[in-house]
Amino acid sequence: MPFVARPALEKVEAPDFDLEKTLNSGQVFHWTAHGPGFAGTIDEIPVYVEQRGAELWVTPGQGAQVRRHFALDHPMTDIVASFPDDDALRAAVDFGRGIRIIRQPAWECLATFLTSALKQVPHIRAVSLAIRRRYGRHLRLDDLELYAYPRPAVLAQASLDSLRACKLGFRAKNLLAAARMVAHGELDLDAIRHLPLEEGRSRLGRIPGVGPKIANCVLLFAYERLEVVPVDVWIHRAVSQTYLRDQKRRTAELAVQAFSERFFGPYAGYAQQFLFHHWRMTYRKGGR
DNA sequence: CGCCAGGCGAAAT
DNA sequence: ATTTCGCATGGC
Repeated sequence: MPFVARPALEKVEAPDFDLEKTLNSGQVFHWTAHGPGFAGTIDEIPVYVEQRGAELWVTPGQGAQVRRHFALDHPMTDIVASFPDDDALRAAVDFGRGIRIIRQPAWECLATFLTSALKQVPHIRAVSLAIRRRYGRHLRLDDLELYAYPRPAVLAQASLDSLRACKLGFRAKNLLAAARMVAHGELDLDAIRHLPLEEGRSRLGRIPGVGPKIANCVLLFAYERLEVVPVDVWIHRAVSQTYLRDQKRRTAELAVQAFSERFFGPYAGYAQQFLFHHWRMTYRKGGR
């Protein structure tokens, strides 16, 4: 068998970063393990990333993209130092050390979380990959076949039935409506980046299927509003059982959000991410 | 079989 | 102004 040389990879310094944890922390759902690394897309660029200690070795020419996408410039020491000092959060930060809140393309992030309602992470992943394969631009990277997330204009012309074939269930009509809003110029995703937080929340909330939780996911994972706390079932459990034990009744999601964004401070979104990952990995059924 | 999943929106209180 | 239910699908 002839020896086929792998193309050289480009080195990126990545101190205090953990690629595997970051990709499995419920932010992004399309990367797949490939050899010692992972293959995926950053917007419409196919990329291979492999971690060796405190370095990433990536597809040549994509070092700057990778560095930006995985937010390797986030000041993690300052972020952790800004948190309240308590056992639960310290344990979560220790458990999740190396996780970054990555900078996702806005449409891809919005569309993916639109399909996340009442689904488990592996299901979101399966749906995301099915949509990419069916509608996304085909990208080749050496021997790898990758697919970009389809642009709004493409999904806007999809039929409801073909979307449903991707196991979207009741979420299909919301994805279609959102794609049409963006494609028809009724929703300007670029404009939201520069809006005040509450205005951004309200704009996103006009999209059918986008309530407070999904709006907050998009604000945190795509618009880098690191002070925002999306409240899902795990964060609700973690925060209410850790910090709101004296409450007699179940605290409403919006109240948990308000408490968390005040209590955890300017990087509350990061605190949320550490708690989410720790609780999900610790308490999920059959958890590793 | 029953229960739950990185929720939302309409209906009922 | 809040609480309760239905919604598709799949894994345990």
